[in-house]
Amino acid sequence: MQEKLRIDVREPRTSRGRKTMRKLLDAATREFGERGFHDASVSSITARAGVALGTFYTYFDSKDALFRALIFDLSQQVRSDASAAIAGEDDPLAIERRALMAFLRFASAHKEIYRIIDEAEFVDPEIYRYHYTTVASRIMTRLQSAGQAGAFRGDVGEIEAWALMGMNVFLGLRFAIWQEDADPPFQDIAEIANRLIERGLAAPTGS
Amino acid sequence: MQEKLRIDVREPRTSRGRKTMRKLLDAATREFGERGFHDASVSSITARAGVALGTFYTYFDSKDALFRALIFDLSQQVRSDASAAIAGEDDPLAIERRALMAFLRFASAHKEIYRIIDEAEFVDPEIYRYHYTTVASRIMTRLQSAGQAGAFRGDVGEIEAWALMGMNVFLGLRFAIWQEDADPPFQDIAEIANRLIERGLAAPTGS
Amino acid sequence: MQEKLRIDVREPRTSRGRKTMRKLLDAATREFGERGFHDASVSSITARAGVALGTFYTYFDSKDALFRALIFDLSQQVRSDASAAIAGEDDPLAIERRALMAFLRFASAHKEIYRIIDEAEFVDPEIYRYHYTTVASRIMTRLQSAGQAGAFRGDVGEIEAWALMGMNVFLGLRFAIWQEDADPPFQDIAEIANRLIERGLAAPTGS
Amino acid sequence: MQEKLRIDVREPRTSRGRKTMRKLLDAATREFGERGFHDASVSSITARAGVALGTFYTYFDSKDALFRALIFDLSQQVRSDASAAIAGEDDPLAIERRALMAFLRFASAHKEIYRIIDEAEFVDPEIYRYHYTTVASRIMTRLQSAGQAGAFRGDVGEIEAWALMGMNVFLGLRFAIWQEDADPPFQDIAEIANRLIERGLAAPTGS
DNA sequence: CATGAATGAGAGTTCATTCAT
DNA sequence: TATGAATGAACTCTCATTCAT
Repeated sequence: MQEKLRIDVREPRTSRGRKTMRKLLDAATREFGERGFHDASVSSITARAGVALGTFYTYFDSKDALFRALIFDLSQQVRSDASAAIAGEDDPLAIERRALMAFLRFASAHKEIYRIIDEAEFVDPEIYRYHYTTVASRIMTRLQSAGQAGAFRGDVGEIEAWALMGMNVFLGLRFAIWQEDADPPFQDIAEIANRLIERGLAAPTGS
Repeated sequence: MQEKLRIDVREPRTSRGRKTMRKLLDAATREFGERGFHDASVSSITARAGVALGTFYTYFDSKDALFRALIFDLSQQVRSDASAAIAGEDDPLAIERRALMAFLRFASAHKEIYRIIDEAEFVDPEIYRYHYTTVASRIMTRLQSAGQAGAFRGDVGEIEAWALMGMNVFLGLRFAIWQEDADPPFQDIAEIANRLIERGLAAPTGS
Repeated sequence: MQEKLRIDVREPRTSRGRKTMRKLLDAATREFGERGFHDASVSSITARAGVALGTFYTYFDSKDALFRALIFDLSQQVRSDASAAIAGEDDPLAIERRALMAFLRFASAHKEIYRIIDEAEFVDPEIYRYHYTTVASRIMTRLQSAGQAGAFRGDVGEIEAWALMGMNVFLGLRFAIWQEDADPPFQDIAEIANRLIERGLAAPTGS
Repeated sequence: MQEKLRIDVREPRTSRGRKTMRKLLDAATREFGERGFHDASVSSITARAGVALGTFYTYFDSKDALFRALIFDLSQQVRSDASAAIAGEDDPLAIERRALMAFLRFASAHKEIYRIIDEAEFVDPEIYRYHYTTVASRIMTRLQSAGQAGAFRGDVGEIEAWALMGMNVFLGLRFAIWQEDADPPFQDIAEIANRLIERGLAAPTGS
C-alpha cells in the first residue's frame, strides 16, 4: 500500500551520536508542538537540544526531513499506545471502547503530538496519509475479525473503518484537545460512542 | 457560543473597490489552495488578482487578516451548500445521507476549499473552531429534532454530533479529496454511513 | 551562434528604479573586482550601493544573475572601447596595433574588469564563452576584410582570430595586469606583436 | 624569478601514508575538475578518496594548501608532457608545432587539469603566475636558441614568448576544451599556427 | 595514522509591510 | 484608490576546521 515511504536520516555510527539524535528529536517534538512547523526554527531546536546549530545537519538533511522522521516516530508511538490499550481484550465492542478511551487520554496528555501529526497534512502530505492509512487499516482488521466471529456484521470494510476513525479523531479534537478539563469524562464519551457503534441512532423499535 | 469572532476588513466604498476586493479574495482562494498559507505570498496573490502589491493593504490589514476573512467566507459557502442539499427533506436518515453526499461532492469539486479550511487549524485556530463548532451545532440541532420526533433516540447530543461530523469529514478526506475518481461511488459511501448511523455495527439479533 | 543567451533582470519601471539598479551594478563591479565572485557578498554590494539588502532582489534573482548581467555589461564596454580605438583607421596592421594598445591601456586602467570577465570562466561559463566568441568573431571579420583587400593573406579564418586574441590577452595579463608600471611601454609591446603578425618569427631570407 | 614559492605538505613517513596522500590528490583532481574550487568540498574529496574526513588534515593544512600542492603537481605534469613531445626534434618550427599539438591533445584528454590550473588565477594567484611564468620562460629559451642558430630572428624575447603562449592557450581553450570532437583536426590547427609563427599574416610580396 | 561527531561563523534569499508618488 | 520601490529582520543551510577517541 504505502511501501515506498522514505525516511532520510543519517544513522549515527556511535552511541554518542545516537544520544544526540534522540535529543534533537525530543527537542523537535517540543518546538513543533509549541510553535507549529513554520514558526519553529532549526536554531531553536538545537538550542533546546543543547547542541550547536550545525550539529542538526549531521543528522537531518533539512527541517522537512526532520519533520518527516518525527512523524514516523510519533505515528509509531500512537499506534503502540493503542495496541497496548486493547491488548488482552476479546470483546469487539470493548476493544473499540478501550481504543477510544486510550486515544482520548493520549491526545489529552500529548496535545502537541496530536497537533504535530495533523499539521503534517500541510507540511508532508505523504507521511500524513501514511499515518492515517495505517491506522485505518488496523481498525478495519479489527472490525473484520469481529465480523467473522459473528459479533459485528460481516460486511464491514474500509468505509466503516474510516468512519470510526473520523469519529474518534473529532471526539479527541473536541473533548481532549480543546477542552482543558475532562468534562464530560472520557468514560462517558467512550460509552456514547460505543452505543453509536453498536446500535446506531435509530430509536429502539417497540416490544 | 462563538460570538466574539472579529473579522477585520475594510469594506470598500465604491463599486470599483468592491470588484478589486472580490478579485483579491478569489485570487487568495487559488493561491492558498495551491500553495498553502505559508508558501502563499501576498505578492503572488496580487499578481493573480492583477493589481499592484500595495493595493492589497487598502483592503486587508495583513496576510492573516485576509486568511481569516477568507475562511469566514468559505465557511458560509460550505454551510449554504449543505443547507441547500437537505432543504425540503423530512426524513432524518435521508437528511444525513443527503448531507454527506453533498459534502462529498462539494469536497471533490472544491478540494482547495477543504484544504484551506483545514489549514486554519494551524494558522488561525479561533476561526477553525468557529467553523467546526458551527457545523456541529447544526448537526446536533438536526439530531435532536429527529429525537423529539421519535425517529432517533431521544438522548442524543453534542457527542453524537461531533462523532457524525468526524465520520463525514474523514470519509470526505479519504474518498473525495485523496481519490481522483469517485470509486466507490459517493452514493454507496453515503449508504454505508447511513446504515451505520441507523443500526450501528452489531450483527442483527436472531428471530 | 550564441543566440539563446538569457540575461534575467527585472527592468525598473521608474527612473528612481533605474538609478538604483545602476548603483548596484557599479557597486558590484567594485566588489567583484576587489574580492572575486566567491568572496564578494550581496550584503557588501548593497552596502556599497547604499541601499538595503532586500533591494538587491528587486532587481536581480540571485548573486549569479547579477554576475551574468554584469559580464554582459562589461563585455559591451570592452568592445566599445576597442571599436572606438580603431575607428577611422584603414590599414589592417595599424588596426591590430591600435586594438592591442587600446586593450593594454584598458586592462591596465580597469584591472578589475579584466579580472571579473575572466572569472566568469568558473562562475558562468556560458557568458564567458559568449564574450570571447564575440570578440574572436570581430577579429576574424577584420582579418578577412584585410584578406579581401589584399593586405593579408586571403585564407585566414577562425583559427588565426583565436590565435591573435590569445596573444593579446596574454600580453595584457603579463604586461598590463601583473605589471604596475608600463615597462616595456605598451607602444613597444604593440610594435613587437605587430611585427609578429606581419612577418612571423622566421629570420629574413637573404638578399 | 619565482623562487620563494612554498608548498606546505606533510610528507608521509610510511608507505601506507604515501598511498593515502596519493588517493587524496587524485580525488582532489576529480573533485576540483568537476565542481571547481569553491563548490568542491573537503568532505567530498575524502569521500571520493575513501578515507575519513579528519584524515585530510593529517596531510594538508587546509583546502587551499591542497589546491596549491595540486597545481604544483599538475604544472609539472603539463611541462613533462610538453618536454617529452618535443624531445629529439631540432627544427625550431617543428618544435613549436609539436608543442602545440601536444598541448591540444593533453588539454583534450585532461580538460579537468586545464580547468584547475586556470582557476588558480582566482584561488592562488601566486601559483598561477608561477605556472605560466615557468612555461613562458621555457618558450623564450627555445625561441632564443633558434635565434642564435639563425632559424628565427635574433631579437625575440619575453614578449614573443608570451604572445606564443597566449596563442596556444586560446587555441586549446577553443578547439580542445570547448570542442568535443577534434574538428578541425589538431594537426590542421597546429599547421596554421605554425604558418603564422613562420611568416605572419602579410600577403606574400610578389615575385 | 585514522575516525567521524561537533562546531559556529557566515552566506544567500524571502517576503510582509511601509510609504512617497 | 492605486502603484511599485524600498526595507530589514529572520530564516535555512553549508562547510572548513577541530578534537576526543
